[in-house]
Amino acid sequence: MTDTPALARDVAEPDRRRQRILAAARQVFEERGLDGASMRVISQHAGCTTGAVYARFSGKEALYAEILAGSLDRLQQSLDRSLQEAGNHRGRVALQGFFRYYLEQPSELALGLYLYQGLGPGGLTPELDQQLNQAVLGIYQTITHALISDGVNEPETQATAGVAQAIGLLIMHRTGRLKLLNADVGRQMEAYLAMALP
Amino acid sequence: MTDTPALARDVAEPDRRRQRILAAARQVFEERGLDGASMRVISQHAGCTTGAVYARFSGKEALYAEILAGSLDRLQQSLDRSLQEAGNHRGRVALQGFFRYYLEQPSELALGLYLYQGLGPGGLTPELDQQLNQAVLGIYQTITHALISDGVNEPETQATAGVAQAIGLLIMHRTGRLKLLNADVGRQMEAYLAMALP
Amino acid sequence: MTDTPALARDVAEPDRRRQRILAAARQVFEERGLDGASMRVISQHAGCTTGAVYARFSGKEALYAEILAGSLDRLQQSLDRSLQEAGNHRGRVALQGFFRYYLEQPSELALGLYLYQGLGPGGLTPELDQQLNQAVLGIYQTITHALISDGVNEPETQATAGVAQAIGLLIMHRTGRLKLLNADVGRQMEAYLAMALP
Amino acid sequence: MTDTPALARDVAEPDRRRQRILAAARQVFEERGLDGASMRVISQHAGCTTGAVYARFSGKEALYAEILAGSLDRLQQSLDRSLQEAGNHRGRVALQGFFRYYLEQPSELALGLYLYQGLGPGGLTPELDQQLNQAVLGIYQTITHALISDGVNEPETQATAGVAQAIGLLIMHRTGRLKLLNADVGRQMEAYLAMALP
DNA sequence: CATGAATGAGAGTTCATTCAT
DNA sequence: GATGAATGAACTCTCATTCAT
Repeated sequence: MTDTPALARDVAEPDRRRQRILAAARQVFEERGLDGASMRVISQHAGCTTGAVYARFSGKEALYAEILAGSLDRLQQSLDRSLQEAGNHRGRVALQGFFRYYLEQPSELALGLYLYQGLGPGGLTPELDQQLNQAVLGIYQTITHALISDGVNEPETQATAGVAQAIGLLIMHRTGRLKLLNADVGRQMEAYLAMALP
Repeated sequence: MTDTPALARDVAEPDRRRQRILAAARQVFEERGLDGASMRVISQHAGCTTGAVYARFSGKEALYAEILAGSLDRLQQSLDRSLQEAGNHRGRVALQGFFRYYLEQPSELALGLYLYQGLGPGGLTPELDQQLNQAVLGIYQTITHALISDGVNEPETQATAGVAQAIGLLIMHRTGRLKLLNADVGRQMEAYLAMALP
Repeated sequence: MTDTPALARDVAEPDRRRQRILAAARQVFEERGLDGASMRVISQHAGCTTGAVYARFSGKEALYAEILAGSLDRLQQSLDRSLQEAGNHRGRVALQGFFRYYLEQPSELALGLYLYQGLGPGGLTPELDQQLNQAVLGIYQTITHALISDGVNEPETQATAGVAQAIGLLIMHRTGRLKLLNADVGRQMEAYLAMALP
Repeated sequence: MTDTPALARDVAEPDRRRQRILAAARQVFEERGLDGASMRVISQHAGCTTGAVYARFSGKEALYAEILAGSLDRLQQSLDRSLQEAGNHRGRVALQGFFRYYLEQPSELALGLYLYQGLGPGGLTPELDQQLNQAVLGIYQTITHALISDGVNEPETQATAGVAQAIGLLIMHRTGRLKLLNADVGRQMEAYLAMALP
């Protein structure tokens, strides 16, 4: 028989519903923002009840944290992959990788920015914040190391400036500011890199 | 006639309670975020009832829009004032003005960023959005014109890049990212301006 | 005109709905117990929405505390009144007063007994507990002083024993135990007093 | 036949998991109260799933009823044992036995008191109530017979009074009332017995 | 029989908004 | 025009119970 035994199937397909809940949450977070997303709506999008969600995630915050952590993970892996293939101009490759990742996954940038509010009262659990900060730090270090191997002056300052430029441009892009100014987000980033890392 | 015309009277004696409501809303939005601010709390901070708020503003969104409009207005005036006093390096003065305004009024940057999610289906009324866009456009033009009068190459691209850098740095500052990286927000902006507008 | 002005009416009739909510809560607490009583059901019994309840009471616990405090207050006043009219045998009068009050207001004994669970985790706020303990203490002192003025030996021990007897009998009465034993709750209390305070 | 009859086997090898569930439920009821105890938590304490509990008990109420029945059974056996060893003063021995049993098993007194609210419409099944009443009746009769064999006057009244005193004191003890009054629960019971059964 | 995921109802609580006074 | 009490829907989260596997 070609049927996989139940156990093996369970191992091979670890909780599809969990994945569907995460996907639904990602979508709803993107569409409605962090506060606007309700557990009920997320559950409905996932095709289950709130109870089924709470059986897998301890609450809304845990759901958000897992999604954000996954996003940072994918970004890190994406950077690592790009740098493995890269020869020279590693700093440029890293910053382009950062920029393009969020350009192509716009909802994930929004996800990270919700932390803006989170700094105020009612933010994330300290442990989660710590864990997410670690992931963020790893990404910055990857970029900084790439700049160092290029022999760039003041690599930390350059890394911060590059990331800031990418974030600023992406936000202006997403909020329609760039369209208002007839500017192209890709060209802008290219122009920045040409100026900063000639 | 000895009577002050109606318009003049309105200008001379604008509804003081209206101003107090706006001030209260600004404070509460800053302290609790857009979703965390309740109309009741705003009313209490303003020393009046919810009814008194609804007599002047059609709802929470209208309050938000008016505050944002006022913020952009003050930013525009702040830039204009700085440029009147400035001689050379007008572009640098304009970008520094933009950066410093939001550095000193951090809640107003947050206000503007809520627009990020506002772009979605639950966003602002089209008319309000249009009006706010006009204000934003004015600010960009002010910066661009300053760069033009400096004789800078590609002034639009430079204006956009400078604004993006400022916004990116401010967000990283507010979300604690810069502290994580041991970076100073003011130094970073200085470094950017030194590089981009030498 | 015979109409009371609005202000005077407000003072004379201080929030009837508040009284109706308290009455409804008393009834529902009695019928369903502390955990079984839901704010929604209490609201419906009071003929209003939960919001109207929360406008007057900070939560379920506050509702319960106010009802219990009122009950203890009425008991204290009832004891004081009985003792003012009493000549000799003041201890007997006090204990009879305690017993009869709860015999006639059976729901209020239940109210106090919910504290049994409340001692565990999730009980009352320390401040409320403190306040209620003060009221309980006052009642015990009233009984003890009555026994002292009778010249009874070991008045504290007697007060405690008398109160314990009353509480025990009332519980057995309410839970149907006395009916099972063909015992009459009033006779039992009389017999106890005849033996303990001859 | 060499086979053990079914009944004997059942007695010899009673479903061990059933016992573990009962023990877990007892503990959880004690720690969290009747309403605070969830079937999930009980199941986890018993090291099984909720399904395994429902295979043996029709629901939460049945669990509660069986625990209460077991408690009354153990009390009865405890009284019987004490009286077998006793010579004179059998009534005092019986009442002391009743008092000490619940003093040492405080959760079981709580268990019985939940019946207070159970008297209402949401109470126990009539059959269960009947069965529990039988057990209670047996305990009272044991105490009454002990008093009769002592030659005490009005043994039924004395039995009821003694049980009421014990219950009242135990409740005041458990709710912290006795601590408030600087009274000792054991001394109080001793003082009562000295007075009532000299 | 055992499992444990799923359910659906319901818990306490908060909120933007309305409207009789 | 101001009030502030009332609304009703929405929120996050929990629970006893069921049932396909």
